[in-house]
Amino acid sequence: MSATIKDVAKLAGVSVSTVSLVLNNKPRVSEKTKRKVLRAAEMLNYYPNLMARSLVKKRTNTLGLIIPHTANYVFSFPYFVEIIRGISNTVRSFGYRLMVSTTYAENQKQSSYLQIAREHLIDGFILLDIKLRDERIIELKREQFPFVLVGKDPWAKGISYVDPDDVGGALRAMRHLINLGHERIAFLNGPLDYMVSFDRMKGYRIALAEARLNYDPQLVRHGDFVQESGYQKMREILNSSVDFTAVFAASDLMAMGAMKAIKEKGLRIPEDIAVVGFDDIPGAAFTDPPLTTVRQPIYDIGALAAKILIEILEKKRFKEEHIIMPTELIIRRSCGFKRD
Amino acid sequence: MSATIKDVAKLAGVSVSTVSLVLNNKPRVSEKTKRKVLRAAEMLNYYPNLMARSLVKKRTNTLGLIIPHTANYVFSFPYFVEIIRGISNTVRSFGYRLMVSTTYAENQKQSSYLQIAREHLIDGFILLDIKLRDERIIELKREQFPFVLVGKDPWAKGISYVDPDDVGGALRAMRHLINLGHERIAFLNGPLDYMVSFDRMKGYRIALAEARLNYDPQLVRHGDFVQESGYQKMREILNSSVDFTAVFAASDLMAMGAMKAIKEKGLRIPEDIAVVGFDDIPGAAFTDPPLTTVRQPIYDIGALAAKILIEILEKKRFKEEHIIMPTELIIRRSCGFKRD
DNA sequence: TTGAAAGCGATACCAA
DNA sequence: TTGGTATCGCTTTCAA
Repeated sequence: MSATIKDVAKLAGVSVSTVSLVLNNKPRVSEKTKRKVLRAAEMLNYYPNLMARSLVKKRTNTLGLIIPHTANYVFSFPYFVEIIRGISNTVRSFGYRLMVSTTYAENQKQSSYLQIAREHLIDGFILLDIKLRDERIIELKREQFPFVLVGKDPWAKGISYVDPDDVGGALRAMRHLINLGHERIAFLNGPLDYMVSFDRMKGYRIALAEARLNYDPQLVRHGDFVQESGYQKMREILNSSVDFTAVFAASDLMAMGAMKAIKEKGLRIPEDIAVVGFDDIPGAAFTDPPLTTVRQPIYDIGALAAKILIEILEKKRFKEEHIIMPTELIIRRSCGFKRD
Repeated sequence: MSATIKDVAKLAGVSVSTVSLVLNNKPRVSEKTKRKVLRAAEMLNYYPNLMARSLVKKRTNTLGLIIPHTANYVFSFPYFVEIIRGISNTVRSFGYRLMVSTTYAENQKQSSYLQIAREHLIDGFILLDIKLRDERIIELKREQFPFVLVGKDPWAKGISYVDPDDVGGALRAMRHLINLGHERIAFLNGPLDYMVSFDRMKGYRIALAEARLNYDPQLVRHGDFVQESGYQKMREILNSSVDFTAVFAASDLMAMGAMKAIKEKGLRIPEDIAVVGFDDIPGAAFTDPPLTTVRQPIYDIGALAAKILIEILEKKRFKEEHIIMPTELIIRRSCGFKRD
């Protein structure tokens, strides 16, 4: 078995308390004994048992990431992986660890994430894929367990979150289309129970209003962010008699689905229909034609969320933080040039 | 603070040992005291502190997932998410938890995954994205820390792994192309330091041999699995003077990149060049034309790897297990029909 | 500056 | 069938 603090103490010829002091970089230890201890630890290949440490400290230095496995769209999101990367790198750079957990526990009465919290395995949660009146937010608040959101909840006071500028992103995409001369722009939005969808709708409508264009409900549909729904909803619009010359999709994946439907109708992109997406996932540059889209700083969003949570846990931050990260329009070829 | 086992004991009017017996479903406890204890636990909203439990049990019931953040391709892989899903669902159904960890620790001397192992935070590892002579395998073996691979390592004896049938998958893809009448088939393979690449190459060559076709090194290139490399390598072949009528890409993402390059040359898919991919990621059905590809049971691979590791840890399994999961050819439209 | 001892919250052995 | 107690490996007073 691996060495314990006692072994180190014995080898160094000091007490365990001293070893603990040294290993935790506390002051008031003489240079000489410090060296002795360090050398002993080194020789024995000693690593503290974090279970034992957490038991007394009542903190595990571990964050939990809750991924809702119901929302299968999250898992199709290439950007989900990018967020994990941002989170996990940050977490580690602060000396923390990351535990992932899904919302449901099949064959178990308890939601597994709550279980993990109650069993003292983690210090705080990062929530992804936030819905309107998200049950996780309600439950964690009730249990008074610390957490931050990637995504926003307008009703949640006292809760910190990091989110892309959805309104601004949608606005930018729409202005681009409008500047290109489009006046009838279909909108493939996300599900109605996501705040994201409201924000992107807001951007859509502001842009229309700015340009004194009418809002036509026949032009908007709600999908679930993945290709298939983009495809279906686009077909619906295509098969109805409404006319339009452009589509704004609330995700790149839906934009891809829409492109497929458009092509199947024998229409050309961008000549007949222009398309804009949202996210700028890696595949966006490889659609045919390459997709013009709104880029969100996904990695940074994850990283920042993790940082904020850690600062809250370490009591370096007391007020809630609501951070809106900037988005950027990436112009490729799916919108073409100005219409006459 | 939350209730401890002592609180429960006090409220139920029994000893802590009895509470422990009840809560762990040990026999030899009278129904009556069992009920008392359960009710007390319920009332106090008691959940055992897993830190304390792990300390005495010397097991954490937590598995670690090592994701190499150097290999940025992993993160672009939509399938990576699917694997996590398989792993995390399985892990939970066995009452385990999942901790994710990356290979490198910037600003830290230690690889963070080793750190986690040494600090007794997890019981075993699942490794993804296995390279030839993968350093993680070497290190974990040296530390005698339990782990399983998603992917194979031909030299690693005593190590269990789960992997798709790469040889067979490649073979199936190639036979399809050959049956369609193709004789000059380009191969966009993965990096040379991956066993996967060797296996897919093996499938490629077996298929050629079967059909008595020549192996032409000018037709093969090694990319890194993501779109950009498929695009670049396809261009290289296109710009060289070699002729070919089909491409087999070792990943769907590379196939997408290749399609872009082919279209840019003004060639049609599948009329001029047929394309087959590997993976069957969600986006494969939405390329233009929809991609014919080899499907791997990604979710199941993750699930099985987790299950095997848990069985090893629980000493229900002693021999190493080498499982090759079947692949399946999904025919869409990127290969067209038989050539004359 | 160092050491002894209590305690974190559980399990498990041994008695009763 | 139940209870007392040592123990897991560490941190943290408190004394020396």
